[in-house]
Amino acid sequence: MKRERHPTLFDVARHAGVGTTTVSRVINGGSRVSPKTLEQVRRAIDELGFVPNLAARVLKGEQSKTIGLIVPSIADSFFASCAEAIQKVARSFGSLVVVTVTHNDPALEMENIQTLFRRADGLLIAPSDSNNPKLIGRLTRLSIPVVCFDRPLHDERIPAVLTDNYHSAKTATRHLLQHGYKRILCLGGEAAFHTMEERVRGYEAAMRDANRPTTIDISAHDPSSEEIAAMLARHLTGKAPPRAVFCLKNATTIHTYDALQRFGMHIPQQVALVGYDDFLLAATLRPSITVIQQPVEEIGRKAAKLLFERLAAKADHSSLLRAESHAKNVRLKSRLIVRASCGCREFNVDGLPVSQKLQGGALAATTEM
Amino acid sequence: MKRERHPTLFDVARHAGVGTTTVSRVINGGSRVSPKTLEQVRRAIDELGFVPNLAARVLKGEQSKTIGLIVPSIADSFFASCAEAIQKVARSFGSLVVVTVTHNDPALEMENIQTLFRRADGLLIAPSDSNNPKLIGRLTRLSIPVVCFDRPLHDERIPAVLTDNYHSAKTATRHLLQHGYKRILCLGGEAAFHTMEERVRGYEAAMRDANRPTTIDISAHDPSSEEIAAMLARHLTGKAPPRAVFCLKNATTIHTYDALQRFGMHIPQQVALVGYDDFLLAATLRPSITVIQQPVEEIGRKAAKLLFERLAAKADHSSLLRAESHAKNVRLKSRLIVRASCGCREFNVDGLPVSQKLQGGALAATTEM
DNA sequence: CTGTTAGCGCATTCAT
DNA sequence: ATGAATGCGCTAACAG
Repeated sequence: MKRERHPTLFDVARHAGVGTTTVSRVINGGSRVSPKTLEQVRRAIDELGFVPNLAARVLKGEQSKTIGLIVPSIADSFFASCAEAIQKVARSFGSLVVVTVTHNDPALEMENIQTLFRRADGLLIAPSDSNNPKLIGRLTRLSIPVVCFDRPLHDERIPAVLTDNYHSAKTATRHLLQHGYKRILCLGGEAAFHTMEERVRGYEAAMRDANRPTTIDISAHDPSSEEIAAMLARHLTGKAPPRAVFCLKNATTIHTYDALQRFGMHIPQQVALVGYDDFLLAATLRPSITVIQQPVEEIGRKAAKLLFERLAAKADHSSLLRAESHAKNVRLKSRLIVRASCGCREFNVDGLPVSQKLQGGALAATTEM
Repeated sequence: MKRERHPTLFDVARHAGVGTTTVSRVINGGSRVSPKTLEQVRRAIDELGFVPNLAARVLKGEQSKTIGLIVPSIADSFFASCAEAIQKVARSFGSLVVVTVTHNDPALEMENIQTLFRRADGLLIAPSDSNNPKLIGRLTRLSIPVVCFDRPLHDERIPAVLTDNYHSAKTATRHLLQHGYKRILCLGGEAAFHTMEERVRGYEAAMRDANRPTTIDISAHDPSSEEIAAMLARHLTGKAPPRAVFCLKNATTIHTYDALQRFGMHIPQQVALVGYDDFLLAATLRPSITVIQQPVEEIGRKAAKLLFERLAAKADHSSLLRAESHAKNVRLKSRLIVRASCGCREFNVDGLPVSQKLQGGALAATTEM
């Protein structure tokens, strides 16, 4: 941890016996430099272990080679996977990713934007509220490009990468209807999120098409395990108990599975279940859980690529205006992963039968320890 | 996306009718400035919406208010949770976190270090290889503080925040032994990682203490679901099949559960199971899975705090040397979460009975859809 | 092709 | 208590 002074452009120039401009040209591609001096300078750079000082570059108006990522949480597997994909794209463009967390708190979110917009070349954000005018105002007024993902911002100027929440929720619901279930409960939380609204709309549309009454139970916040259990208990003991449950998000699905199991209700014989968002053990649980699977990595990748596209367009002053008007949202397709909880017969992801006996020998003895 | 020029210190100075030095003093705490001018300058800052240019500050030798985080993967729930905790601490110190990913590839790791060491005030890293001399050399020669977490670096000069892998693996194994199981299989992957070595040592120690022979099956890489199934099948059909399995990591535990289920083996009646690392559905699976639970957030928090401590010490030139010698590793305690897969009776986390009947009404009819 | 020079925005002596 | 001047390392005019 010594206070070693890093070699500067000037040091390299002196060492190579040239001017600073030449060195600058070399580290920026080396065009308009004679092969001979190019070689000289390169050697000098190597020998001194010179690394350009980014702060000086940024001060000169260059890019910081950093993009900001603003998400509700990193610990959430969905956003973590997005982040990983984003990081990968950024790396391929020579950029770093700084991550900040909002917990869906608009104040924190605004603070993050404030911190980031002077330090990053662009922003990737999953906005807490698609309609918040303050947020929209701030984001549109930013001098760096912004791309939303997972959740849109209701403003023409800001592009977003989304999945087809409406259609896939409709597909999921229709699948349950095709099983013959008439009363299907739609369960979830965080009602205000755009994604949730869309999914509910999809559910409603499917039910309407089938002439079935809807039952929707969504709390404002993200319901805890206990809350889900209570909600379920209320519905199951009512006069028209649901024959199937469509869960609007990952955690809800898990809590529902958990509660039904505790209630001693058989899935899918007594209550069928379809969830939104795939999860690690969805195929391992018994019964395995049928879910809508979003292309998580693809969301992050697309969003990041879009951002770097706009960044390039910005550098290219001419195409800037064109990029501006291109603020179309990208919609990615989700898939229904049919497993057993919906009532389809049990099978593995690989198509193997569930009970796969050991070959070549008896099972381990259970009598002796 | 207009090319609006941000107001500078000079703009504020002119607007407030003072010199740049005064403004600088104000934004840096405002000491040695008369209350009157302080107020004036503050108003000018507000009116112009002045935000200090970080690049200029960094160029002046100030801190970049950024720390680098180098992890094998962000998508991994363990590191994601660490990252979240780290981010939180960093925020409390006014710093941002830039995240890079190594996939345990030493080359990528070195590249990340190279990119980060000029842009960050300090580094938090989960090193891919605790013994890699090249890595150690680079890291000790760095001019910024470095703190390892989850995995140590075998060098006195670099502190690490770790958990007690050895002891908790020993505890887990002993728990299985106390159930009376004699043949306990130790299953896992990524044998070269320090964490794995420690856990194996713990397993071995417990078995040795009990005078039981050890059976260890660990592949060099992270075994896939199929590989785990094959490994298990081999052992279960052997002449001395294991009565219990101790899984060295999260994914292995899940794959083992999955395979045993497919084999039609009852847990824990035929084969008991204890895993390392808790996971979201460990309590929800049937049987619920007994695991060693690491204090994930605490690891991240402690590591980040340690880093900022060293950062502060560095600023404080005097205490620098003292901090250097303090490079002691921090060891955090893990806990054995007893659930059902080990053979202890089934119960919930909250102590509720497993089968919790619905109150106030009959169960939903199953005859009618 | 190559070198000289002038800032980018800020913190910091050193005066006053 | 305050301000003028200097330089952090780099890029880009603008000469040669």
